[in-house]
Amino acid sequence: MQLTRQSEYAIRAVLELSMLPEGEFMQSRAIAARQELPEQFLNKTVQILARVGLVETRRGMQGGVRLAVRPESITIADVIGAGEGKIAINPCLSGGYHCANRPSCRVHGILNRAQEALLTELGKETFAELAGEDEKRITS
Amino acid sequence: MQLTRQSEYAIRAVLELSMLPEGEFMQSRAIAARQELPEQFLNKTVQILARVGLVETRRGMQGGVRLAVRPESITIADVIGAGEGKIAINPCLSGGYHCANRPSCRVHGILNRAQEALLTELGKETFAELAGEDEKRITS
DNA sequence: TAGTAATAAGATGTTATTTATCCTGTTTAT
DNA sequence: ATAAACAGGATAAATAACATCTTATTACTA
Repeated sequence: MQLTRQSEYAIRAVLELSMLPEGEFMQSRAIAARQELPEQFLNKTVQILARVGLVETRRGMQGGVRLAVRPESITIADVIGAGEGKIAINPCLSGGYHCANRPSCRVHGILNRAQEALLTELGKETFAELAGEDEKRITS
Repeated sequence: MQLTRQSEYAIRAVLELSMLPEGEFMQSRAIAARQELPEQFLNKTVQILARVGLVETRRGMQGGVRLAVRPESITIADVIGAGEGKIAINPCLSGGYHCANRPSCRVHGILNRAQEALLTELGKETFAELAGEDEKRITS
């Protein structure tokens, strides 16, 4: 019933990137240093974030990582979802699950509602807010 | 970000026990059969539930397991807490965690609120309700 | 009181996941 | 060219999850 370290690293990386001026790159080494994360492992995490399109990377000198999406439209739920796939707090909330309490398992119902509540909270604040950037930008 | 199987087994066992007439024992073998759970592993789960005082066990013939607490006062949150200890969806919500974003980490705050929301939902319905026992009993 | 039925508890084993690290490759600015 | 930076595969250690086996202990029953 815990997030993986990787999810937390991803959250912290996105938080760090959200504090950058728009469009600017930050090296993953710098992220690792600022957030005190294992560098190589963070690289893997960044790759995952890149694959789902939350960040962009640039190789070579002057390379690094930056958000591919405005921080105003990223939530913690998004970042966790990127790493762990669709969140399901119990197997019975995923597909193809066989339950002895069919057809109407009330446990299933309450777990489902609990999960919804969790996801709702995790989706409430954007990284723009989390990063403390209150100044408005012109939205395209 | 998932409950352990054991937590689910515990929930299902308590659910089964909640459907019994008050005070009656049910053998863990029978619980395992009804809920399609691995019997020996369920025994371990029952022991845990017994240690935290949610169920009582009786050995020997005519032995078995029964609730030690009225189903009206047990929630899924209680059962999960029995098996996994105090729920913390991220290490930073437990004690002794070092965070690079001190002193005021907003991620911490939102995770905390999400966890609260989760626990609130998990604590909303009692096993009396989950078991579908709507008839009122005289509460002592 | 012998026998059987049931849980308790410790030991052990297996598998999967998590959490990394290492090495080589590829890209890119200078 | 060269050095800097990410990409990605291989590997491995640590941990947790999941499960079973065996022996003990308890308690009813005949």
